[in-house]
Amino acid sequence: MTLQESTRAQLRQFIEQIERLEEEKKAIAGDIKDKFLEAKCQGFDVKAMRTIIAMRKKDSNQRQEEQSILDVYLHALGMLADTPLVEWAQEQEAAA
Amino acid sequence: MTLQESTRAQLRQFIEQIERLEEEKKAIAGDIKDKFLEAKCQGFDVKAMRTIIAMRKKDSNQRQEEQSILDVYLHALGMLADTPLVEWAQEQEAAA
Amino acid sequence: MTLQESTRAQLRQFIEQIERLEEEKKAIAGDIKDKFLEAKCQGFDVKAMRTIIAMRKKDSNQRQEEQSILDVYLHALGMLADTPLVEWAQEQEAAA
Amino acid sequence: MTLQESTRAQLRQFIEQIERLEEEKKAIAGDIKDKFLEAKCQGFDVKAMRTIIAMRKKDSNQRQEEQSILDVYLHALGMLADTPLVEWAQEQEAAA
DNA sequence: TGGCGTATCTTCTTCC
DNA sequence: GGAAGAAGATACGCCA
Repeated sequence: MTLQESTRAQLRQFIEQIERLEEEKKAIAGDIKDKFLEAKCQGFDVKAMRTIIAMRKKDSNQRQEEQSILDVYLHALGMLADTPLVEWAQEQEAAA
Repeated sequence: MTLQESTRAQLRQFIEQIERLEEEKKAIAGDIKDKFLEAKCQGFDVKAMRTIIAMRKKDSNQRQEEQSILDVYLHALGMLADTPLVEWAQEQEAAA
Repeated sequence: MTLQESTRAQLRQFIEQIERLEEEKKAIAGDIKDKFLEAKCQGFDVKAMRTIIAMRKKDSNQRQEEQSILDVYLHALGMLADTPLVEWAQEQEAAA
Repeated sequence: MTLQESTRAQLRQFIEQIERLEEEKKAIAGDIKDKFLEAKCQGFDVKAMRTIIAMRKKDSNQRQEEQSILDVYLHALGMLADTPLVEWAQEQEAAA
């Protein structure tokens, strides 16, 4: 099995584009590292900073997540309007 | 490079034990799948069930997690008692 | 009413059974982890062990097929030239 | 007071800069994903592409070393008998 | 109902 | 060694 020349070129191009993007990503990861180092050198606690960032990320994710959960319930309620799962879901919502 | 016969036997034994455990794990995964299927066949919404289970898991994990976060803050406050991070952390806690 | 109550009980039972199975699964995963650790402590290379297990698991025909695709791509990129991998790749292709 | 305020601002700035960099990183990760998808849609095998990229990235010396360890284990388990993999493994060992 | 795309869950790796 | 991210496997839902 052999690839057409044009296909080979295309493959090579994909590979190289992806490798470039990965380099960019790596460079940014380096920038982040540098930022933490810089902060550390000015007396900030890196571990605490990471915790703060994680919490802020979680807060913003949580809104989406809660919405998703709600969607699931709404869906379940819609699909099962005449089944007993409704009861239980409503209980859960009430408890939450 | 060659391994001693006894070492080869030992390696083989480890591999086989692990493979057995993985089979057991897979069997249990199958049981779980069957349970979901059974529930589905009785009219329950599988996705909603998964969400509920995830929430219950999270609830129990969250207690530990919250404790961990608190520990980090306490640690950070202790380590940084004379730095301004304290202020901000306290702000964050107040907001939460 | 009675139907609803019994169905709620049923749902609860499903959930609890599944949670129990997941705990078992998790316990076995822990056993596997312990086995690897034990092997590691006796000087075995865990990564190589994982590779062996994966290879044993994988269907050999599929492995060859994946290798064949890879060979074509490597060839297209000129990565096979002048390396010993060439020999083996050609053997594989011939066998396929 | 003024010092504390300025330091708080500094901390906030660090956090926001880092969060911004993390968003950029995430965006690039998305671009990479898109590239793979694009390649896939044009008929390329994504898994093989990943393998090629990993191979190009990996230091070739290290690759040989890992292969040597693996060969020893495979040999110990008798998995090399009567297969063409034997040839290549022996070549590798000789070269190492 | 059976492939196909999506999504979730798990596993593996990397970094700190 | 533990957490974060990437990769792979698996399962669900849709559409034909």
